[in-house]
Amino acid sequence: MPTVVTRFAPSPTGHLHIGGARTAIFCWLLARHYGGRFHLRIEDTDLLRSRQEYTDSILASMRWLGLDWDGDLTYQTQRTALYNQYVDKLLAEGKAYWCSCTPEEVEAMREEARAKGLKPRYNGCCREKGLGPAEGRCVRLKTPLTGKVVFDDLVKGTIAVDVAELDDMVIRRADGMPTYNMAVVVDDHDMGISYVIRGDDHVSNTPRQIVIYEALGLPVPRFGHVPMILGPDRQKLSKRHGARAVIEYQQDGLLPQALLNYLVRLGWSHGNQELFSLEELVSYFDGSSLNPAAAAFDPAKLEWCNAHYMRELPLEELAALTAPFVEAAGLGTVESTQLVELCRMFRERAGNLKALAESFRPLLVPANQLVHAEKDAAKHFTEAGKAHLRALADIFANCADFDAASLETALHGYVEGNGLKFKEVAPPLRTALMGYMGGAHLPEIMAFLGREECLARLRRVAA
RNA sequence: GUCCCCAUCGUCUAGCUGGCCCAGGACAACGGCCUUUCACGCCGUCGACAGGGGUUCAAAUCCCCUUGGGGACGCCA
Repeated sequence: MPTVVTRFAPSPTGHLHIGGARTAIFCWLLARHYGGRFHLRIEDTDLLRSRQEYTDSILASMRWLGLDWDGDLTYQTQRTALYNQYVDKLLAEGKAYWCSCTPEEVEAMREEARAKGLKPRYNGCCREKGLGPAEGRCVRLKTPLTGKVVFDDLVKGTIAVDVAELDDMVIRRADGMPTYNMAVVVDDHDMGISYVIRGDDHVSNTPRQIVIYEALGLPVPRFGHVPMILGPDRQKLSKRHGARAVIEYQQDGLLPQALLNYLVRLGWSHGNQELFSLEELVSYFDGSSLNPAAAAFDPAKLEWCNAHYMRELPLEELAALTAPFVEAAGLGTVESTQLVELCRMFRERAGNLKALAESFRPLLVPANQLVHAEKDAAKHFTEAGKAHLRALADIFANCADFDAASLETALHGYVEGNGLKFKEVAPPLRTALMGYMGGAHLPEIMAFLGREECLARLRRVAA
């Protein structure tokens, strides 16, 4: 079997979005599964919109996701000479021709076709004129007049298009730059790409590219078009759906393995399995089982997936990852053993690192800055509740040891010694300590706060 | 408008060559258990083969039509 070579070819006109990320993941997995190569090519021929900062951002997101590429980066803008060799070859062989029509004239042709209810296209008026570089502006391909282009798509199966649907496309612009379809064909061939996996929106480009491959006499690679990702409302993903770029999820405190796992499952499956290690993905992903239908993005499931990975992570690692978010939340720098302890207490209660860091807040601000949730305070800071807090404050003040186990014993001693139910005491205590009816195990919270801070919180409410 | 693609629970999906599916799993929702709240975990409930025709002894699975979605029709990528 020949080596499997895939590529991801983003345009540096924006950050890496989840749709592109998923395509990149598929390409990467396919190459890794077969022990082949995965290349990265920057399609920056759109000089107006391409920006170096976006290339940097895309690369950063790729690295964050753990998608390493083989060989050097390829920039299309550095390969103009190569593309022109191929264009010249087509010209020399009479498979392409110079066209003198202006963009305005071509637009008029399209308008005319549209008015007749036909497909808007170039009418081929320069095809047989035999113009030379002096008279011509751009170069067009002589698309065959009859026949069908048929290819077996990796995800959609057989796709057939009549060449009559294609017009004579421009392969070299008036400014000398190759057009997208031309550059892609030359690059994919030159880089030895065997599998072209890309977004659904390219299916209609594929017959055009195949026509170029054939004019050039080059072998046609295998194509696979993965459907786009829709928003939760099944509409095209857009700004109002919230985060769309990988970098935004990173900033929200998602774990790369969670985003990767979630994205892979969107449009690909391996039986009923939901969670995969990277090793499993590499061994299972062989390019089959790809869903031809578009999938809607579900933030809730992503969060579930992330929560799972947060629970699996070694605590020290989780703490290290959470630290920047703690700082960003304005909670300062927390000493590492403390941070580990906080993560241990709270990690099952947060769906992402940002939320996890935020959940530490009640324990990291001084007693007098703790905000009590109005609803919980009104409900639990009753006269009886305050009486319990006063009594508990006295008990805790005299506790020999202030560790979780001793505090638990002391707390239960108070409850049982007075013939109370735990449910009468816990809510006011919890609200006094945390500010709301949530958080971790009560004795652990108190042990973390320490005697002084703990008493301050109880007395502040009791007073 | 023309061409191409798609169609199983609210969402992601299993279902590959038709019978084991009056359709399974996961997320969400809801209920319960556990419990010192919240959460985790566990158990359960709700919930889908878009519609219509065929083919067949038998169709979610094959074919056709309809409907509904999406994409593409650039000297953008």
